[in-house]
Amino acid sequence: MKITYKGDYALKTILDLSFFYGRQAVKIEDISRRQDIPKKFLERILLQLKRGGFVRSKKGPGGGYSLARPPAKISMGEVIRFIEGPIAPIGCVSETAKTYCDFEGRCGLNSVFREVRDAVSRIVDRTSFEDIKVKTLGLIQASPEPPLYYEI
Amino acid sequence: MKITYKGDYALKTILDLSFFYGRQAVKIEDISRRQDIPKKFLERILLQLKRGGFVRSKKGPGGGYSLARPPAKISMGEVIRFIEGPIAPIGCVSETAKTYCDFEGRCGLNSVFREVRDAVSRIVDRTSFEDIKVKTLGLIQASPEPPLYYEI
DNA sequence: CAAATAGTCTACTGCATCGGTCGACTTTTG
DNA sequence: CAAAAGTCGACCGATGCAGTAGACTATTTG
Repeated sequence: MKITYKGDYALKTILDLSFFYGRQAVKIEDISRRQDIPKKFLERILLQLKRGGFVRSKKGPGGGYSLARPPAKISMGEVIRFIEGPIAPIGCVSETAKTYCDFEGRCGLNSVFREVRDAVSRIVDRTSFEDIKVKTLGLIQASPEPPLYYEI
Repeated sequence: MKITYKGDYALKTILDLSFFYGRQAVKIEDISRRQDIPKKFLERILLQLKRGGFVRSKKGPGGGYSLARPPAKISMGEVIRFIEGPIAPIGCVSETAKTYCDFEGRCGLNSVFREVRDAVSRIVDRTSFEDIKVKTLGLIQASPEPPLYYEI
């Protein structure tokens, strides 16, 4: 499970929006600045996240993006699968996109890959953005660096 | 940790050689046939594995490749890192190739990525090719398919 | 209604990696 | 010497990654 820039940006974006859930729409530019994501690239990612049902948008003054669901109802795994594809390290052990394998049933590597997939799924599917938000809040309080979310 | 064809082939190759460790050199062509790997591609992979100290080679009639160490002393993680690079899903949490991150210490995503890296490492670093060989042998005995290693 | 604000959409680009292949060369054995 | 086997450098087409440019549409406010 390699996370590309796009995936990383998508996760940071959902996290950013988590801090504003139920309060206000957030402008692309604000996310771009806070999370250090190229604005044009972020546009495309947000469009994709919108089609995936993760976020909603509103045009015009006072508009912007907001989460379509509460942060507690969005898991990291969901977002990763949506942006990056299957979590399995190799097609033959994927749950969501199984591919054919000639060595099925007589390849000892297979079961190790399955263990890996299960271990990773267990972590990312059980971690919600509410969890990540709480974690981040804790870190910000302990950190000497200026916090990202001072407007909250 | 996505496994590419090259990585998959490399693992299958080391596994194949594990079955012949201490007994005989194996020709590229035999590995290619048994593991269904394009011969020319396999050549390059074996060269790389040789430079990495995983295998030895012998030219001329009766030559071929053999493991440089007993299967019990080669872990899956070692081979994966050598062929595919770091196991961490993202650079900022890599042990072997840490990259700089602006959000260090105030990003809750980070710790989840670290969990993932640890979980994956734990599995692949503790699995040796002796383990995989034993697993495979068990599967072959239970399988109705013709075994790959009939010459053993 | 007009201006400003903010998201939407299509298309393009440069670069790297992946998954190979070709053909010539070297070493070893009998 | 001939056959068997590994070695090596160059090349290739397809795909994906990380963006960028620029025109367009919808909404709000005065």
